[in-house]
Amino acid sequence: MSRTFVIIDGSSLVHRAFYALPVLTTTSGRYTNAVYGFTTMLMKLLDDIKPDAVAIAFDKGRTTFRTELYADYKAHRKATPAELSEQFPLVQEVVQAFGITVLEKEGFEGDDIIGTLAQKAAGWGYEALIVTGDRDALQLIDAKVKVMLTKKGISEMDVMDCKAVQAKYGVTPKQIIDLKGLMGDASDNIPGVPGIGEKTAGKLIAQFGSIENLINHIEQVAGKKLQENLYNHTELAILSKKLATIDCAMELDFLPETFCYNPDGTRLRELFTRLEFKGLLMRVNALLPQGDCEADKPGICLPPMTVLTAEEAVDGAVSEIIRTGSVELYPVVTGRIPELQLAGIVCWLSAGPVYAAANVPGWEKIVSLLADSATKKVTHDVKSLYNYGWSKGIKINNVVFDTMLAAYLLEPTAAEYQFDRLMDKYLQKQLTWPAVTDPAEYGAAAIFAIHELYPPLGECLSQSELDTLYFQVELPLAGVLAAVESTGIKVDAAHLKAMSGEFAAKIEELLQAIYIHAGEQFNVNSTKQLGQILFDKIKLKAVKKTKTGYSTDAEVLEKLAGQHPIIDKLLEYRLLMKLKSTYLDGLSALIHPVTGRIHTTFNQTVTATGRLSSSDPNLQNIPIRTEMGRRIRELFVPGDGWDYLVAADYSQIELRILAHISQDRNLTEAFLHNQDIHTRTAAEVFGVPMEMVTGEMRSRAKAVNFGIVYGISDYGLSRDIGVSRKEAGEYIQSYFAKYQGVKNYIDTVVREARHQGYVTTLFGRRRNLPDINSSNFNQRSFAERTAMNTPIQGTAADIIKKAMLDVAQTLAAQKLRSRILLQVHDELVLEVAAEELALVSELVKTAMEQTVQLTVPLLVDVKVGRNWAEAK
DNA sequence: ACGGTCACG
DNA sequence: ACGTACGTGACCGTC
Repeated sequence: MSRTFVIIDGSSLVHRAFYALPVLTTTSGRYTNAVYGFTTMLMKLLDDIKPDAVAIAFDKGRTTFRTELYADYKAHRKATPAELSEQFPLVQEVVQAFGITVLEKEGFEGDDIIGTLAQKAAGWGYEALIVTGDRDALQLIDAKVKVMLTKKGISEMDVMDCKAVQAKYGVTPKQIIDLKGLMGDASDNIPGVPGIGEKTAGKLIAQFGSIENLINHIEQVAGKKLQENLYNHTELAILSKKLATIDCAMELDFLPETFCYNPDGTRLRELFTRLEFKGLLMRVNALLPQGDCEADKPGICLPPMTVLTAEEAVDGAVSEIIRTGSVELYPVVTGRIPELQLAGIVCWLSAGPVYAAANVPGWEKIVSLLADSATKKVTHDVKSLYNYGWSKGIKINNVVFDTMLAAYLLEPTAAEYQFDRLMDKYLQKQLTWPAVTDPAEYGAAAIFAIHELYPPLGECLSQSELDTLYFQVELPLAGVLAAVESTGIKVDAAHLKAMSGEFAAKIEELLQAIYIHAGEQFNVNSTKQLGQILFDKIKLKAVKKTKTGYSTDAEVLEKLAGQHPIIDKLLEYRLLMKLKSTYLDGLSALIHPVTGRIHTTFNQTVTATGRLSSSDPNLQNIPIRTEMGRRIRELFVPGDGWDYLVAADYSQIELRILAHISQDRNLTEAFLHNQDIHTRTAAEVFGVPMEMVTGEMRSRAKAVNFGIVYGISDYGLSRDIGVSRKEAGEYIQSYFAKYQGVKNYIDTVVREARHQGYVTTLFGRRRNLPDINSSNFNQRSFAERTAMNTPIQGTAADIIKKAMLDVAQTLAAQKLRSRILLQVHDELVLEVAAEELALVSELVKTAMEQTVQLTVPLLVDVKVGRNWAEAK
């Protein structure tokens, strides 16, 4: 049995993979579809054929001997897209990891190397199998050489031999070049003879055998016109044939042994992990010779840790830190804001991790480094370090990197940013997590991870062009957020208690009424029991169902209103119950006994779009929309020594951002003239002058504007405003007719998302959209709406984050006592001293409006009150 | 732990 | 044909 020598046309297969596969990226946004497709093809090939020798050829250089013959050769080829060219180095890495020899030579195409090598392989006694997507290779076929062609996609291949070529093209493999000489090839820009296509060329070659023979017997060709064409273009035909002919006599000096291949399991695993080829990772072992299996790597053994116990030891550590000017550290923080403690600090020194438990002799020296401006600090979750600083009156200085924040910007949709996952993701190292009970042991693992993660995370940030956002916005913002959290907001506890009693009485009243209407007592808070009462007992008509039974939400109840007196009672009960349990009782539990203030946590690494979130308690969803709810805001008051709450909110920031990024003429004009945007939209959509817009029209236009920001669909809009889907569709159509810039933006952003696999905000914040090319309609549609919404919502988040920095910076620079208390997405709430009121109102407005220059102005409304409800 | 509901931008 | 508006967090009852 003869041995097989596989020769792969690398350039061809990589191109094929790139165009056949949907966009695929690593979570950090690196394109991998071509590498992935190429690698699967390669693995399948090695698996199916089990060749005895393998070589891969790549094209090299733009000019070849063919461009010297004919300057326009391949002239119409489009430039390789960047998304593809950036994958070639990765392909090289894959090939190297497989231990396969690469052949490329300046001035030659891969085809020439392949042809030459195929001849040599035949000479060495192999059966050569050329793998390519390029039909030109068919000319190389002979008794010892076959060609494997990609069919459609990347998974199917056809093996072609002499017979197959004859059957398909009606000529022998050698005659393929004659065929091409006559008919030309549009993709390579080979001219051929005008007026001759595939059919005629086939007939002529079948009849005359070769172009040369044909030229000698033009008079025998049937048809006057055809004869004339051939006669006038003999040189072109000969040139075209030359261009189409693969050079099989290149000088290639290689020994047959060169082409034995030898996969390196460790490198392949490392590479596939880095490229996030999870499926392929599992198949690596099957490729390897037996006995090279290390699949179950044990967790990393942490370096031995020095525990500092004496002042001298602390001095040694501190002096090393001072000498190097920087330290990676992890503070083991305990307690709750505003009273944080350290269990200890673990640092990474040249000797490895060292741990100092709180209050060891010399402890203050370590702590003093936190404030030292000359010492750079790297840590994980710097906000907690800043909060510790606030609780101890230490100003933390010169923090240069936070691995948690970095990981968030790289992957804002991750559920968590824990060391073990990050180590696995960025370094392919399995960190065995110690028991959290021992702060020293926990700290050792943490600091090891920080030390290891810092370089790759920094590199990934700059690769993804996230470094400016990171260093200019997120990292400094952590300091501002810690100040805001540590400051807290004062809540009037006595007033709260009174309100709670008042609400309790009303709830009790409503409850009794509900029981009477129902004819029995039941748990009104149980949707299950309530459903039975309403729909089984009272026999109201169920309008909506949930997975588990009847829906009883407000929308359903509104529809049933008027049909039974119980409904109104239920709606009011629900409202008051929500307000009391979540806002009155919920908040009350979180008022700090000493400060009398509520210290929420502003989460900086939670949302997919770049917004903050607030928890324990959530102060970003304090009621305002209902009169009853708004009363909750009366409870938020300035603390002792401050006099007013000032609320400054951006007016229509999302639509202004849309105007900026879409450059829509109508939308821009509306904001330049500071028109009421919903009225203007109504006028456009309904085709009436602005003075003629009714309340109903305006409210529908408002819903359309919301829809545009959310990623519009006729279904969603119809549901929201209660018109037919068809009518909603017509609104959208007429909106897009008037706002063509918006339409164009939406189309563009979705198209870009499909191609890139992610979307970005004005400041470069990124969100990957893995489902954007999904074959599942729901997943894909969701990703498309996300593609439309995220740049808008995310840019708004960028802007207010930067505004917060500017406001905080300005207040500090002017040594004002007034301070930021809350951020509610498009609003800042401040606590202001009476003597600073005018100045601060002006300063906050200016800072927020001027923090970024868009093509439309940003407008901020500033409101003042003795409590949050008054500041409206 | 999860689904339903509802509070906010 | 598919069947949702985007982004959050807290509380309640149920399992």
